[in-house]
Amino acid sequence: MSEDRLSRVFAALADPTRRDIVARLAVGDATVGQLAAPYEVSIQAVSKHLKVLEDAGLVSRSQDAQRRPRHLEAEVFDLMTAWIERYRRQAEERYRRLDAVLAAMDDENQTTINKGAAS
Amino acid sequence: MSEDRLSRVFAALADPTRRDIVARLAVGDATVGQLAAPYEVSIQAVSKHLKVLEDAGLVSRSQDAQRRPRHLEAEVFDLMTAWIERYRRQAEERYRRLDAVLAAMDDENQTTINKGAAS
DNA sequence: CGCTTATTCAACCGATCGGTTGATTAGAGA
DNA sequence: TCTCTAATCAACCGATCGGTTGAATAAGCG
Repeated sequence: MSEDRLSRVFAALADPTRRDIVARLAVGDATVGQLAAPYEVSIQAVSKHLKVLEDAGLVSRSQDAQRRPRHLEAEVFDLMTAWIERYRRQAEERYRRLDAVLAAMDDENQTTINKGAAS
Repeated sequence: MSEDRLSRVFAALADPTRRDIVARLAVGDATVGQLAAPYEVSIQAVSKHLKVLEDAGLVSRSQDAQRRPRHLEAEVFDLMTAWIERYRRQAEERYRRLDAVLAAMDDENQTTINKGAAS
């Protein structure tokens, strides 16, 4: 399924420079040169980072003469949020049930609680 | 800051096997052997995956004889969600403003719209 | 047309990644 | 104690990653 897509999105955001680029693109569209300016690395390196973000679907490019301004595709974030929320909720639900079970055991076996601690 | 932490979390979840492990741990705690069973890869490989998840703070381990059951630490998800939401909102807000500006220009320059297209 | 600007392509390099196999540690249990 | 089970450590391997430099492509400009 979109297993692969999700992997690319997470991998793309695993790099601090790329997260930084996303942050800057959230403010407004920008060209490769503009995006590269604040960094010490070469323009080619930034261009590569942008390719990774594009392959993940996080960024798109348009054309303006020889410039190719990049644009943040914010919808992809939903894919991540959906994945994260799913398992967070599941884990929280489990906690809730576990707490209930432990409370029930506690009610039932008040006197046997020290059994393990005695050794 | 927790730049580094965030990088590790995203990197950890960039691997489908590790996301799968997280999914299983959301259902309930499990030992390395139990987690490794459904996969074709060696136990050592799964052990390595778990180390990555632990280093990212997504998973913790306890002790039960020679077994070391793993537990999902769901709170770390909040770190990601916070990051994602921040830039999604920012991008969405920008859209809103851009739409407003375009609408205003549209009102103002109805007749000049074909200027660019004429050449 | 020839120059400059913006960007990408290509080859290379060291580091990290996901996997392997083999040896080791740690605890239970006969 | 000797043995079995659970898991980790260690060394290695090919692939990918983030970076470099150098050449190529593409579009505006004098």
